[in-house]
Amino acid sequence: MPRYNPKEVEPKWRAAWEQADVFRAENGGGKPKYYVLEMFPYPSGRLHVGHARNYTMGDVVARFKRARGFNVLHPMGWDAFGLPAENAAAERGVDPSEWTHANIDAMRGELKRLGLSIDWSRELATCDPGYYGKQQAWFLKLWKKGLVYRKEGLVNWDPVDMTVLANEQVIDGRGWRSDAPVERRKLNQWFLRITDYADELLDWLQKLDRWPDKVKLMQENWIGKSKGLRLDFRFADPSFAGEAVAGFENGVSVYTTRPDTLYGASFVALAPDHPLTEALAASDPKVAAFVEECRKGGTSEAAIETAEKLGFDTGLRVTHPFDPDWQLPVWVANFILMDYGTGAIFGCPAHDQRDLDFARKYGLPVKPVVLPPDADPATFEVGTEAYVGPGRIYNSGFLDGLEVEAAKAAAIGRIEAQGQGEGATVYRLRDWGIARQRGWGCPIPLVHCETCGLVAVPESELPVALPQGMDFSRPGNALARHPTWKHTTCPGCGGPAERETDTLDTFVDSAWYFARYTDAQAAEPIDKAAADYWLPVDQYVGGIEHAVLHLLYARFVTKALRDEGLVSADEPFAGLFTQGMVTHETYRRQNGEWVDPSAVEIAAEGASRRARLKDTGEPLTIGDIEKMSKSKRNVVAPADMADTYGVDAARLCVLSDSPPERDVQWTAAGVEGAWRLVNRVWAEFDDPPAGDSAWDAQELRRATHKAVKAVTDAIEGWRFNSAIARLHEFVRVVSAARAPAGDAASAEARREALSALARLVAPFAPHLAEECWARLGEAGLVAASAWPAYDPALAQDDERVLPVQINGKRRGEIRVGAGASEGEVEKIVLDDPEIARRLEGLSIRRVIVVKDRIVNIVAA
RNA sequence: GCCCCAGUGGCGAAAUGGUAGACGCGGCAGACUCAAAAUCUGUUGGCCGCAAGGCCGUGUUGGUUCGAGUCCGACCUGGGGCACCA
Repeated sequence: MPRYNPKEVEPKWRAAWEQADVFRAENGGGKPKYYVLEMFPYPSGRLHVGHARNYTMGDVVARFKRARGFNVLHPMGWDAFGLPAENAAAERGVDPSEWTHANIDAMRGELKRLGLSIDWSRELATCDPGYYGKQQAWFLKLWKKGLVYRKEGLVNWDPVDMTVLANEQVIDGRGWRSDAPVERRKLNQWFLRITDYADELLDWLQKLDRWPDKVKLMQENWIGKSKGLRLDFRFADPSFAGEAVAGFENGVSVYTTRPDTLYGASFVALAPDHPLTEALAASDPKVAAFVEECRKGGTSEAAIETAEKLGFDTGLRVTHPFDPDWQLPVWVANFILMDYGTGAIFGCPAHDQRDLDFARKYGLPVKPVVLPPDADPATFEVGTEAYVGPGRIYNSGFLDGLEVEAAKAAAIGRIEAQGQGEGATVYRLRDWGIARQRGWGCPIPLVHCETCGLVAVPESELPVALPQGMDFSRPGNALARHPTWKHTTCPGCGGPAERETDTLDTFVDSAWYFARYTDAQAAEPIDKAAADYWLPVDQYVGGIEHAVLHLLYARFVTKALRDEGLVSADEPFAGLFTQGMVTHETYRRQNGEWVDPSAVEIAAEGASRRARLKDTGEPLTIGDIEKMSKSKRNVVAPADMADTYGVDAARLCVLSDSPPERDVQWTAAGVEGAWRLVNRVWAEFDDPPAGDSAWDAQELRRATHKAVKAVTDAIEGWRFNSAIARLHEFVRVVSAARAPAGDAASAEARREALSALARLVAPFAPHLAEECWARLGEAGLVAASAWPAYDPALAQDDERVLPVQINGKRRGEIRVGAGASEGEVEKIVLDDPEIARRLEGLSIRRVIVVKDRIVNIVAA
């Protein structure tokens, strides 16, 4: 029997799919639609097994849904702007566009080789003017609506990539790509008003019932809604306020979530970059010097953790809102953030740890006003730990005796009645900084004119395309230093003007591509009818690392575009699956250079393992297990596996063993098992030698229907590892039922089994399935065939083996018909001689029968 | 510090509160082979026992239940998110 030969079989079927155009999705038709999408890749040039796993998962679903009668959209494209192209240009002098497109060609070839059921007619690349020009078009709509604005402010500056980063792109104080400590810089920066949508982004999370709770929770925390009180502390000396702090006639506005603790107030504190601080600093060099000192502190995690609380008493005094005779000092403090709340707080040291640290350092009063349950008001004191738990308010005038929540409401009510503030909602979410000082990105389609100011480029002149011949040999923005590109005329007055040279964050590119797929050639950015047909994406697949980046931005952009009438969908992704990462050990030479796993030889030495370079035997350091990345060189290519065992074995391998959501440490061990499965399946179709054992046609039919049910359920539940396990079991049953018994029933049962097997295998190993299908003599392609149905009656046994427990310990088993009633089962159990023997000397208290499951006898 | 999630054989892992370890990898034994590889068959949680069988066993510990890997409490370990957010 010749073995299955994937090298011949696989290309043949890929050609057949292409010729039949089976994966093209129509924008309409009678079938229900199903849009399945995996996060599009950055075209690095090489596919790694992480990609293969991700795209195979989506493909299993796409093929399954197609077989279940859905009109499936499963497109692919390229997240093609970004720094690696600039780096390649800097290092090798290549054009970033050419470099990117060469990578796209290489990766497209690798993806096609995986046998993915993709509608390639909708392919797009974000770096093509045909795509980013449409992006500029909708960007201008948002600009005109006021959702885009420009503001000078402190921004996150990545000194290595030499660009601004959004808050979401700063991880532990470091750039998400460069890993360099981020600096704070004051720059003119572009923002999208994502905060306008904070409430909707939060509220709709509850409706995303097919999203992982974890991702929803992360977004909820990121949005960080808090409810409290905004309140004005009036100046105790209005004349002082009048001269030095014009514009602060109402005093100092603070935000608090603990208005119940107002009677515990000890000071008011301003952020170092608060406007009032700046006004004071202008006339008082001591304030200016203090502000300068605060600036020096880094923003890195370590710097913040070790940072000491620093404060400066401005000499200003404010009056307590509930007691005109009570004055509080106004400090400037380094731990107050300008971009949260109002940039100013009132400090209640007894019930806030930071305020307590500050108060202890500067000798400010600490007055407890929340009495913990069971504490004695006469003796309760706050030492070095603030009390933040529940309790009853005391030392607090009209709030005395109230519980915390009631006191909050009462305090807010009083402040509102006094006209000194109001209940307020504050978000942690900040507006999205979208401009990058990079040449390889989507140009912002605005023009700076001396007379007209900022002017939008007319839609008829879009796309504002990148120029040829940018110089990437030096660091910085290659677009800005292009000799001619930025010089233009003002669309408003016709005078000389300069183009904006910042480009858009690549997360803008990826925030709407799923909508563009619905009609990738549309003249409008989004064809409304096509988008309304397909959106939302029914099943989105991608890494958890985008929980608050891409997934939040895409939700926001969808809502913003909806409000512009471009789409009707409220949310982009109805279902989300976050697949696990594929990780691998890292290896380093003595000189620190990373080494590719394919060049490494591992030897076990006792309990430990040792790595050497295959060629020279040079000992290597085994590093951490990390996500596959080019920089660490711990990348394994699926092509290596596919070369030896074929694509189908590779596909099975990446889905076997581990559940899809879990991270996996890569080992090639599983591929042998996958390869065996491929051959075992094939052996059943390729004129198998007759078996010699007798088998029962009805048993085979049962096994078939059980397998169909089990595989169907497993795919629907995203338990691909279990689905493959069921395939293993089913193949074994089929192979034990080979001998054609001669009777029609057996022949039919075997044929039914093989027909089901080919179709059950198809989502996982599509080439193999086609070959089997053809060998069965079926017309057409499995890829275009219906999913096998099962008969629920046949998918279960008509006889059950029930374990019998005595006092919870398994003591025997009985055979009963399926669905046997409690009474019947009880009788059979008690008549069983073995059970009776076990029960000798015991009296039966209770017999619990769980239908078709188990019997438990409670006896003593 | 706060908030999540996870701990099951040598390994990857299964298991609507109902026979723990399906399936795969690896190991062991056997078949085929001059031999090896590949393939196939059997076996494989631990302890006791010739066997029949028994006892123990899902991070630790307590609880709920006829019955707990699964539910609840506390703890330990690992992973992730947030973090001077008032």
